[in-house]
Amino acid sequence: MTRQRALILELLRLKRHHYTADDIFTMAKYRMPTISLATVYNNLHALEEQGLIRRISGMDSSDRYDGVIAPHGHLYCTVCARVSDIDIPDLDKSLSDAVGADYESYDLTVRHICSDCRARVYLRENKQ
Amino acid sequence: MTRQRALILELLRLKRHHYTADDIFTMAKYRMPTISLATVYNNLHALEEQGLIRRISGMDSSDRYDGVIAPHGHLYCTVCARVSDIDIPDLDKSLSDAVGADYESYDLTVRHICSDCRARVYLRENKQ
DNA sequence: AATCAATTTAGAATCATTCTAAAACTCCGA
DNA sequence: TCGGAGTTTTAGAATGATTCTAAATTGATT
Repeated sequence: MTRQRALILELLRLKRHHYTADDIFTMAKYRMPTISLATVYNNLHALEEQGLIRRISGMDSSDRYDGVIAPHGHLYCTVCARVSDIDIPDLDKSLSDAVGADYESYDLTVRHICSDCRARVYLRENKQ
Repeated sequence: MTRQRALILELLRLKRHHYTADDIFTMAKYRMPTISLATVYNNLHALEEQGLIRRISGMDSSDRYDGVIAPHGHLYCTVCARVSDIDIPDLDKSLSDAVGADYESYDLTVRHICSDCRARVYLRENKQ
């Protein structure tokens, strides 16, 4: 495990955000100014391959990475683009029933408007 | 509704595959040789906006489009990249319970190896 | 210290998608 | 049928995320 790889893994585990490759590049540069973007991509792939992180895509143009590997879904706010985790009880069992127990993994993204943004929209609509 | 838009919608409804923009471009050219790729993208966006088709992403590098708009999940074979539909009974209810009834939509992709590919892998491994 | 493989790096290349601006359509009312 | 406003189409250029390349560096092993 190179210093670069360890740093990237640490960043993803430390804060439970859902960062893009570029976010990680920016953060990593503070601690290791010579790191390159290609290294970030290399290591994100390697860590994903090793099952230490998870890639999530389809929310907006860039993929995001998640340091939490236990199966769970994501809640995506279509206004502010924030991502949070959700757990759907028994989803694993429903999936096994539907497609067989030997599926590899699932990706679940639920789009919604988060409560902050909802409040903001409400205010804007009721402003005179 | 222009001829181009109608054709794209027809192609997506006719065959229940899950085509990329480029697949649709290729198919559309048979019936309308002057159609351009930008038109395909324009119309895919417009049709998605109108709720007539659904975009699915995160399986591989290109987005795919689905003419079936009723909520359902997708089963993605990580070997042959084929996509098929799956219905998870009561998923809508589970999601309402977990995140509130006013969520917009969900995206569910289950990765697995389809039975054809499984058979093929099995054969290869047991070939002498 | 010498070797070999793996990793890093900067920059170039790729590929899907979006943008641009001009030409071509559509549709509605006169 | 005609005019024209607004929309859509088109080809090609531009963008942006990601991947590739090839040389330099590092790390682990004799």
